[in-house]
Amino acid sequence: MTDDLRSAGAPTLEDVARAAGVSRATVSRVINGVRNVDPAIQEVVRQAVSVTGYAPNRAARSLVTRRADAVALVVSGAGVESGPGPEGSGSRAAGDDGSFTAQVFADPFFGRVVTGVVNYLRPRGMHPVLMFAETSRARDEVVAYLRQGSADGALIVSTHAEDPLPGLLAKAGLAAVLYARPARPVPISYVDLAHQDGARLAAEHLLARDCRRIATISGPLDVPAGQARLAGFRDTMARHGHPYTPIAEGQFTQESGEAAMERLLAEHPDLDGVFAANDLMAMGACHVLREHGRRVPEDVAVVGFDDSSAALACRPPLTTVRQPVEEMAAEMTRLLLDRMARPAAPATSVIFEPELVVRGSA
Amino acid sequence: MTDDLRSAGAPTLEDVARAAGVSRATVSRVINGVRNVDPAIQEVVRQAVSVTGYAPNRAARSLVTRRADAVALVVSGAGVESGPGPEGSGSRAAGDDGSFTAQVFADPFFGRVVTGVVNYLRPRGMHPVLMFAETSRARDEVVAYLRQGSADGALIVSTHAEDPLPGLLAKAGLAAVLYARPARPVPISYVDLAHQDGARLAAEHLLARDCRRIATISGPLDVPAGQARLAGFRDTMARHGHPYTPIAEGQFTQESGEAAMERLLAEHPDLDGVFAANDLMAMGACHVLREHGRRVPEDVAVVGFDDSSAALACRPPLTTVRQPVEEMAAEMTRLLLDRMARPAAPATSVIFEPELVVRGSA
DNA sequence: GTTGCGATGGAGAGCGCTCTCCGCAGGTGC
DNA sequence: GCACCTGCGGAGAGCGCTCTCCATCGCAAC
Repeated sequence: MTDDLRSAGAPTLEDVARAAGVSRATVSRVINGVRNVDPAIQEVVRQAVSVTGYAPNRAARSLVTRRADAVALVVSGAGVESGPGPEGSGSRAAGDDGSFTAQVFADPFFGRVVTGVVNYLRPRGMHPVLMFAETSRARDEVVAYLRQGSADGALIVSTHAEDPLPGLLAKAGLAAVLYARPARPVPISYVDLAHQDGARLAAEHLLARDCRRIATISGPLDVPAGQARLAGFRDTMARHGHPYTPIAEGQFTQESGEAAMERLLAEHPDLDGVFAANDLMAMGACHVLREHGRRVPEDVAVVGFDDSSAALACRPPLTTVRQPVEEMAAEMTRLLLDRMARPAAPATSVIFEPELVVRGSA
Repeated sequence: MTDDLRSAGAPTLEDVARAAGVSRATVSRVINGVRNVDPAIQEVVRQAVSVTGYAPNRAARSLVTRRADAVALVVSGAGVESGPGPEGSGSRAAGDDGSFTAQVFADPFFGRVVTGVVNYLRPRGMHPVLMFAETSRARDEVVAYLRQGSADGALIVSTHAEDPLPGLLAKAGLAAVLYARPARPVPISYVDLAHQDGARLAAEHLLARDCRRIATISGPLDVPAGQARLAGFRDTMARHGHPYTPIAEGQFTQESGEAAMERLLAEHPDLDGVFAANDLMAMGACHVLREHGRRVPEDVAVVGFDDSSAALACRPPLTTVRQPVEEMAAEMTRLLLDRMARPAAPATSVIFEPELVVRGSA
């Protein structure tokens, strides 16, 4: 059995075939489990594989199958090619100082996306390639990466509206799926949350607690999620006889939530309920409220959004609207693999329903 | 110029060569910038590239260059092949429920590692492939992935001591670099922090504030970082005439920090200073202290470790010992690329010095 | 005028794999 | 008993690229 294994480099199919006394094709068939191969020969081949310590060369396989068996997970940032015009071609000069990536990962949201993606991919023997696309050049790199065949498709998580990347991908005919509906319609599948319903749950909960002077800290209003959460909140309030509710715009960061809470408190010192469009801002709001001598939830009830790790880290733990990020990310991945299998299929969308999670803050 | 571009599929070198009226080899030379090619011809080739929209096929290139131009970023988990014996071969049956990945990303630490890695890799046209290795099978997959040539090397971040992955990698002769010194010596380069020095800074700061009854919430004591931070703290306290300091062991999570603080407070209600071995636990400690009517820092001063995002999210913001995770991750990546370039070079280690960051909590 | 040499472009051999053909058995139908 | 299928293994043609040769050319040196 101790045959003449090729001394140099890793063993190839050829080496295994020689060791097993069969042809390359047969070894390949056994490894890929295609067609019927005599069980006895299968066993011999498997022996030879383990004796030689064979590992199939991925590049060679990719070359002929034309699949990389990899997907890109792209965190896509600001698309501010400012100014009007259908297709601003000016490339923003952005520093390579990593401030974008640093900011991005401070948000527990992305960790959850990664978790969902990885959990779906792993059982299928695939792994995500992490990429960032916050500049025009970086976007081109993502497109090039896919066109080179380094990955078979892309999962896009945009941090800003008007992100040009989905459009670029669609135009290039590359497989992609988005997390969250794009600001402008693009023929690409996406998953999203029923943000309005979530905001409704939050508003109804505060009203049910007999809060009467309710304000909201919205997300950035140029982002669909920010808009929808605000709209859902306002509609519900209006439907319950509160046509006017104070609003302070935040940026989905704890800091912006603190600032927004300060503003609200200055103008409406008597408020007794706050809906923050995400947990980070809700946490900031709690801090500010406490600093101003307000007890949460006794004096002011606070509801967040997302049910991120921040909700549990906060004291009191946040009552919040759960966004099932992990499941959504997994579904997004499923949609992508689907599309890779049938490139001609039309784009679809899957909308998830949020749930209210009641904890200490409201 | 509008030549007969191949209709089917992506353009190949051949197509570009035909469009430019030169040979494949020349196009390849222009693209890879090797040897002298007449500037005029270079220009013609470049034109042809952009006309045809050519993107070099990565698999084909990898096949001949024998490089993937990719690295794996592996989050490696528990290696509890329990029981004695030099090489436990029993594979843990672990659920594929994603609880590991979910847990991992709850810690802001990993986001910072990713940031550092990506920032180093990006300017070099590379991207990390995210992998998890918390089970025996998953570890084998990582090894297989590298042996297949899907990635040229691995960056390993272990969450537990006694992680078998570094050993496996070393045995297979694969390029790898670790974040943090392994529990057992392994011939692999790593970056690490001078944990003892960091703990010393924390202790000295508390002592300088005239804290007299100082306790510590340690990290898990089976992890080198947990041990070293505790040792550094104790040594410093002893050197300043405090041979005995109360200790409660935590697990680097906020929850464990809360529990540890409860225990300390029950046994030592009069303590006036706490050193927690990371920020998450320090944050938990702050919560518990406040719930017990202690003001931070007036009644009890709290010092954390890491200077993670939790330090700023906390109220008051945490005085902490800064671990430059992003720089360390970047350095780890640099070491890996180094090693990939010169596989025969001996393993090295780079130790970073921590810094005290004074904020509100102490 | 011949030789030598550096500079430059082309030809062609693979890299390791998959997959379509084909051939050769051995069984089946009439 | 002959044609016919079916099952199974082998041969060999690439996939698209890089890179080592080799051919060619211009020019300086003898």
